[in-house]
Amino acid sequence: MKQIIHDLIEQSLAGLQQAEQLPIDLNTNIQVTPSKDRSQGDFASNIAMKLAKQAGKPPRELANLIVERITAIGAIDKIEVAGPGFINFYLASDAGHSVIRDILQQGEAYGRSDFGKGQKVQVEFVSANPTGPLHVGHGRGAAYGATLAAILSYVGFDVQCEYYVNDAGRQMDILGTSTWLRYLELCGIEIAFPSNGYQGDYVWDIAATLHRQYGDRFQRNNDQVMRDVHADAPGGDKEKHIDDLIANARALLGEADYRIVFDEALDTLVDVIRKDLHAFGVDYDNWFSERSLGNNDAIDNVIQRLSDNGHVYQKDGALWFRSTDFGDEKDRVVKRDNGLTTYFASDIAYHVDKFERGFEHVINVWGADHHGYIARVKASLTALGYNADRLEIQLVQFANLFENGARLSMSTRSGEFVTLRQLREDVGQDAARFFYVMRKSDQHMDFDLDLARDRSSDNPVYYLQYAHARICSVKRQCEEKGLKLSLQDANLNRLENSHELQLIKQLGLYPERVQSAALRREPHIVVNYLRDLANQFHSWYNAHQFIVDDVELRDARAALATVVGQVLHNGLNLMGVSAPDKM
RNA sequence: GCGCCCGUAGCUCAGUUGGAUAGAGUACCUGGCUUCGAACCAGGUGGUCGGGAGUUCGAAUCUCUCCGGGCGCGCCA
Repeated sequence: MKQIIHDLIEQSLAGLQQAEQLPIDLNTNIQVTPSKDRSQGDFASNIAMKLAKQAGKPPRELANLIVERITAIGAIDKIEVAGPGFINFYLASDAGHSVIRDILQQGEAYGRSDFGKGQKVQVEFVSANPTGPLHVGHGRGAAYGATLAAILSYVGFDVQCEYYVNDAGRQMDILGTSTWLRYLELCGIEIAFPSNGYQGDYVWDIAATLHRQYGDRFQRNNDQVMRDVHADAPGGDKEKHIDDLIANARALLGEADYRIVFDEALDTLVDVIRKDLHAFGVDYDNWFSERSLGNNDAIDNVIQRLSDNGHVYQKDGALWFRSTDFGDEKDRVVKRDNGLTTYFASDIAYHVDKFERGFEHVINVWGADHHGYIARVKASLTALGYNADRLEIQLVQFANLFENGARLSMSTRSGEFVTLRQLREDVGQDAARFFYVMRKSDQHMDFDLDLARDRSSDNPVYYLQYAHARICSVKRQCEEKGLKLSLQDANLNRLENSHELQLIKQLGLYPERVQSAALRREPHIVVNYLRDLANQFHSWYNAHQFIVDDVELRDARAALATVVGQVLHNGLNLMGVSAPDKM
């Protein structure tokens, strides 16, 4: 409908330009928006005010000229010029009937489109270091990424979801060494656990598995482990302390055995994360290993390419990428003076790999604390001759957790955090998924755990699910009473009260809202839409009876209720939230 | 200090990319179940859109400036 009005205005403007010689730019974006208030029609356009200056006429006068040239069609009842120059369109009462029939016919497919034209898009999200189970801070990225991917896919993009597994680097060494130290404790070796080690209970579990499988094979004594190790904090340097422990672990175990311990920790945690996400309704098409980049020389290759193009230089024994040439605030090291490549170097190789895999567009969902990282990654891609606009970073703000009125820390290192699994078990899958995508992702979010646990029935998700369950209930009642509903050929002219007309209009907006959510990468647009829809349904439900003796009216209302339920179902499904028949 | 994000009702947040009288939820007050599910509905109280200046027919939205909060600024990942 919106598009039809848009086209009508376009034609009118073209006619005006020719007939009246008005100097108007026909490329001006013609906005048609649904009116908030019925007294302002169903749809409105501000085009006359936008073009008033160009046309050299007062907005209202121009609006009248535009209206005069709009060809009358049946779906539009009347057109008015109002306020400073708005053009308000009043739809005929049967204008929305086709929407109901469309939804009845298309069912789950209503709202889908080929807008994306099959363009290959990758969405990478969560990608938390596998150094512990996911905590509630990761949940937002998971829910956002999965919902965004679902929406993009829904509107016709060819979407791949990817998790980048940081299975190389110092954090993983700290985890591996933490595991080994716990293992030694299980062997009866008394060793002070490093303050900078991973202290969560899950490290014990992994150590126990190792001990079961390998017995005392990795056992070394305290003197060996602590040889030439800097003192720990307080008083010493906790970073040097742990680095020395890692070095000793490597030397004492040998590379092969060290790798066994390391991989046991890594594999276990990746598996834990994968299962946590799956249970959260989030599944990936690909798990990409950072280590694999090093194994097949991808990192050396990109450094070589940068070097060939003259974008690197030697300084203080390290190799630097001149990212300042491409808008970054300082140059970045790609190879350290000890000969090892940096995480950034891996990341360049990783992003090159993404592009080379044929994705026309790549979306990275990052925690907001990584924003300082964007410039250098884009700089590297530009330097290598890629169009960096193909890489899009969506930053997701942290969720602050509150419990007993106090803010909780989310430290994987200390082991003090609420896991995503616990949250799901506390508040339920639907409430958790919904809560995370309710708010705009670049907005800070306060998450009150007490509220979520004790009063989960207040979660707005139940408002939507309740509307769906009510609709199902009405249809069940009809069945039980032996009333046969005839939906397809219901006489929709019987839908004439204001609740019904408003609902029909709202239903017609769904495809456009989903598309808008996809384009703007804002899943919460769908949430808000569904809340409005549910609200309008509940109002209608309370104001009118559905199961009435008048068969024609009953069928018409049943048809409308059915399609409302269908759209609720379709929308909730995008967010990984169920649409229950009863609750 | 420099950079990015943010500031809207007591609280948690929307606001269709510059539109008409700034909206929901929650909290508080009033009313609605003998009738399709009250996890709901109808109504009410509640605002200097952080402050100020500017841009124009028109600003919560754009620009500048100040105030306040978050996050970055490593040869860590």
